[in-house]
Amino acid sequence: MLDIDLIRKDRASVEAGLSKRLEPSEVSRALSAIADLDKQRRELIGEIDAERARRKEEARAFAAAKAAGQAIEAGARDAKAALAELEERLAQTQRDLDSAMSVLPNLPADDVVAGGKEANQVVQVYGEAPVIENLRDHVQLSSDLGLVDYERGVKLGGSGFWIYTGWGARLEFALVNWFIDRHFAAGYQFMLPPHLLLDSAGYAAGQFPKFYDEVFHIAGEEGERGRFLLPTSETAILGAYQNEIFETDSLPHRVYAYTPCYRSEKAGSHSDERGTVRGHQFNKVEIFQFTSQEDGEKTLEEMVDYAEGLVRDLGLHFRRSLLAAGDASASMRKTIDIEVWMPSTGKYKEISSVSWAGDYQARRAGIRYRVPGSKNNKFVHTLNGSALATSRLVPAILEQFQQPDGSVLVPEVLRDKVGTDRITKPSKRK
RNA sequence: GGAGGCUUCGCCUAGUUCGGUCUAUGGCGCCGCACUGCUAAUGCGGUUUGGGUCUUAAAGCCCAUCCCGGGUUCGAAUCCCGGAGCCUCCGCCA
Repeated sequence: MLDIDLIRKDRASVEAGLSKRLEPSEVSRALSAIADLDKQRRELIGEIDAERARRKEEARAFAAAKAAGQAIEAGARDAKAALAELEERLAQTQRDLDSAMSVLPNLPADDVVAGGKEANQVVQVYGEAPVIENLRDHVQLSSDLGLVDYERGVKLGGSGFWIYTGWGARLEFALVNWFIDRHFAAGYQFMLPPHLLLDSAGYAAGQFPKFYDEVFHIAGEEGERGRFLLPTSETAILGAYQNEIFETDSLPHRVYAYTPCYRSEKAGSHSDERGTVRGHQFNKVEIFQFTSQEDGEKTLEEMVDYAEGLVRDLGLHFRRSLLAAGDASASMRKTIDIEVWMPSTGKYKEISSVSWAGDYQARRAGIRYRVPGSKNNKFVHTLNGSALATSRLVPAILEQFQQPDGSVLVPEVLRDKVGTDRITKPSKRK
């Protein structure tokens, strides 16, 4: 949610910013509709407040008269109906304003350019693409080495599900646990939230109504509140703090969470997204920060550097991209992707997306902080980043570290946790 | 699943019987000031949150806010209905 005050005071800059993401004519139309609704809303509030003040005064006079032992006529009933009518109009105006505001995306940061995927900029490339003999892709490697059982996964969950098996399961969880250790050491607070969230948390986090159809909903019993399976733990972290006020000295507040992510992914699959690259359930460790307004943007750099440190310590070749306005998610001011090299496709694939939302998410979720010396609490800035999505990291590790003999070297930092230095073909055994 | 108790300003708490200057008592914490050589102690004052209005800004003023949503009433923390959460007891259970 954007700041309505900014639209009032500096509509031109809002219009310019939003035009990086939307049709300029559409932006201008939406903003004038909002300006009208906002004006209407404030007029109604003025009228309602005045009427309430009048009635309060009347009730006081009544009480005073009664105390003095005088009888007094009861107030007019039609005044009450008139107030109710004004209140109904305000409620409607407020709903219209909210829905008009909630479809507006965030203002892209100054250095974020207009355009879609094609306008993304590669900022930096790290390491060299390894030269690989006997190149196999990750789907073949994981079948050969018995790391992922796609067929049995489909038997259990249907298309889009898989089972990690053997060394594959070890590798997957070694990664998750290694991240958990690293984030803890880096001062993030560990959170294991519920996977099933109330719809209200989805709205608070700003992911509904937009992504309502892209998550799995749980049909409850009659009269029960709706729930859904979380599509990312970002939803849970943000929702957990809705309507809270941070004390000044508790910022920045760093949190991380591990959960599987459940997504309906109704769109068709891509040829370069085979195997575990895109599915209905994948593991991700998410890092998140709540900061003051001053610290927001620089914290983005800090988090990207931090996430990259993880990929570098794994020994992978990757690059950093600054996303164009149209390719970043709508609630973000700026998003930086870390993309890992996939030898089989010759492309880089996103394994982490680190974003700075400014106060856009906080405004929706009602998350503020106290400002010393001021009575006005401000909205925090929120930042989130995957650190990292393991279902894409495992394929990258398999492909980049495969050996000519078909085995895969385990990244050094994971060897203790996986329990081997090298993953080889399992001996025949059912 | 059944029965009962409870939810008030950061925390604890008074107020709910019998509706009326109740945003609401007192304590703790916190902030400011005074006093003291420093600390401590003491005294005085301030301290829910959101919206509107006004202002360069601050202050002020107005409205809402006693778990949430409705209702009754001139008037609701207080009465009625619905919901959520917490606690206790009973039952059931991978």
